[in-house]
Amino acid sequence: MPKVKQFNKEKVLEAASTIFHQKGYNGTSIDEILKATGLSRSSLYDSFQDKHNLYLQSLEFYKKASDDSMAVVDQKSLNGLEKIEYLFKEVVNHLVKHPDDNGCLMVNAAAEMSKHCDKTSQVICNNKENVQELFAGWLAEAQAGKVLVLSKSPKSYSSFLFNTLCGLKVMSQSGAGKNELTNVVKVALDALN
Amino acid sequence: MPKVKQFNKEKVLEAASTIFHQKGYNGTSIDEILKATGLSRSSLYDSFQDKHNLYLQSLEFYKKASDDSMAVVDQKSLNGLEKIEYLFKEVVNHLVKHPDDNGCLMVNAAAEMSKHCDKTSQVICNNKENVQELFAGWLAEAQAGKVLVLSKSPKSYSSFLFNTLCGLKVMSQSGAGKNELTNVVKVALDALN
DNA sequence: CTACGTTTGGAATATTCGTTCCGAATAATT
DNA sequence: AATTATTCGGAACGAATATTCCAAACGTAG
Repeated sequence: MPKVKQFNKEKVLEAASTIFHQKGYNGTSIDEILKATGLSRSSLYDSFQDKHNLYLQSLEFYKKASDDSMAVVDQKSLNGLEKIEYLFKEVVNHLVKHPDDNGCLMVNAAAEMSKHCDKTSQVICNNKENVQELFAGWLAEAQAGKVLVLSKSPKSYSSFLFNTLCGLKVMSQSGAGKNELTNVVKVALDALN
Repeated sequence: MPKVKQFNKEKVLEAASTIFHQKGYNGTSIDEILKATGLSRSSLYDSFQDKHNLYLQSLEFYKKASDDSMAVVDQKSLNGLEKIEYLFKEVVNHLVKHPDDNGCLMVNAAAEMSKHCDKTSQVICNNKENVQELFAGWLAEAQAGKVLVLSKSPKSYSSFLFNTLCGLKVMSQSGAGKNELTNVVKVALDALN
């Protein structure tokens, strides 16, 4: 039967999410996408419908990759508090190590698109809920293991931790260096008591 | 002598910063700017050079307005901690009351432009430093007045507070409602002890 | 009231944008 | 090898983009 596709959808979405990450939705042209992905114009429209749809799929790819890397942390043999510490350390390291990466695609999408595209805001919303649930689980685990005594509900703290995470991603775009980000994490995690 | 300008530069910058705030730099066309500001095409290029320059001036206008509103808080007869509480309450109220405002222009600019425009990142950086200094002052004031006993330096906490502030502005774009934002503020301010 | 210098509206430009389209290339099945 | 369904390269399209330009409108100063 037919000729088989000559590109790998995952690779394409990875490249697309990278360039959307760097330049935003409105800042990225189709030509740049073609160059970054190696796709031909027709293949892009055949397989991804249009730019907007590709953006959505790139966002979901990015979210999945982020979910996966959090799951790796989740499966480490650490207690809940250590998992939180580990994750934040990892985020800070990534932010300072990849300065050209332009922060976080999810945060950038929230800033650029959430008020103009329901589907985008849905992905962003989902991501927020997922991360917060993970945090809440880790907090409950830490509390159950007596490594942490919380004076408020895990849900309160998981909102707070997610807020801290979002803040870090903005601050890394605002001139904050590793020392300052590390310091913010320290103060924030000290609040868990 | 010559015909006098028929527009008010401040009003123009306010309108421009509003539309850049709503749609971003790349998402806003010249035609939309003309409609929003009431300017004619030639007046825009005569008085503001080009779109990019207008964006920069709009950013600075926005920063100045933000500075002014923080100065108002600063001049209230409140102690340092109360000023912090007041400001955060005000920010949360504004975010939930103006959902179409698209969060915060400074945060959105950081996400969209900081890696692509040195002048933009300079404004963002300045803003960060100014706000943190204000926070540090309030914290010192609170500490001097014995309303607060800090276990770390005011500078540490001012970074943390600024991080919390940035986080709020992203979370309000990610589906968080007033309850959740208020809760985040509560947890964050409880960390000052 | 005239004359000058500036502002201003809108036509014009060249470029870039996202998208469509079609014929040639392709590879799995018959 | 012939058939077939699909991919793919690139030309082509119209709409939208940022910017330039000029003649007309205009207010101020003499």
